[in-house]
Amino acid sequence: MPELPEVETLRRALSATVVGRRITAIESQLPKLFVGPEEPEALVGGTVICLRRRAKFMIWDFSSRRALVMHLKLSGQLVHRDDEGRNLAAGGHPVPAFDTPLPHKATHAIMTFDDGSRLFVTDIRQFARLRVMPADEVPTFLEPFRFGPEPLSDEFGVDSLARGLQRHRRLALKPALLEQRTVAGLGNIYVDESLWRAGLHPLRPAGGVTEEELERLHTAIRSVIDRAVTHGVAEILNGRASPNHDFPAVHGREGAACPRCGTTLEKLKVAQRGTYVCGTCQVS
DNA sequence: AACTACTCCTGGAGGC
DNA sequence: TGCCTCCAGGAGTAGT
Repeated sequence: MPELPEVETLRRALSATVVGRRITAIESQLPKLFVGPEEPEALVGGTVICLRRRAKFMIWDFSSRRALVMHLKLSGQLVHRDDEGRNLAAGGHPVPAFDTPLPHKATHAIMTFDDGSRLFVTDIRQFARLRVMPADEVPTFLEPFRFGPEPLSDEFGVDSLARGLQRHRRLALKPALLEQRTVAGLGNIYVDESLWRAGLHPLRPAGGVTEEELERLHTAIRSVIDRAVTHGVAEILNGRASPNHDFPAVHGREGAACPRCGTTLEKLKVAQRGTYVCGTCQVS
């Protein structure tokens, strides 16, 4: 579930608590979590210089000229706790709850810092992957993904979105937007929200949107991501949005009323993904 | 090259 | 209560 806004929010929170800290120990009980090329122990003794993000990857830069490249995939979670067990920063998948006693049975790695604080890497589905590599190899690692522009950057314009969709013009809009080469960092939740906001049906062919619809979609993606990053990420638990929040507007709300027109929201399966639409607002 | 379906995993929900 | 099936979903990969 962690998409761009979740990873970005987590990056910002952790930046305030781990930058300047030196790693004194690292342990992992799940061998497949760290996929190389270097061993996790290579990080010990290094001080965190900064945390970066590209698409859904979080990248830690160390004074030792090494980098830790993380992908939380569906259910990865990071919790940073001080030496008395209080949360300093937490984010990613909300299960288990961020105040759960740690380590949890799904905690697969623990990083200890020079102030006694610890970072717990927890992932109930074991899909997350961590890579330790020389810092100068990070660009080479990222290059083959050919990520599209970051949605909040100046590089993300109507023209770049048009090119991205044109590349997948025979595909439906939803899978075309999930494709990280089109726009970096969108996932299932924020694609649903963006399409609803733009009034576009997820099954529309990506190559069939008009200039005006393209503008709407561009604006919608921008505002949905910006809102999530600045005002709080989507809270989806067990595939359902909380009735107490107005965001996300449609994702996880099958059977609820469309906030715009009142039509009952439907759930579809598009490209193997649970997809929420308003049959009135989102024109096929 | 473009696209689809399956795979990796576990826990929670719902049916009976 | 308990067993079973389904579902959640990012992205890599095998197959068409």
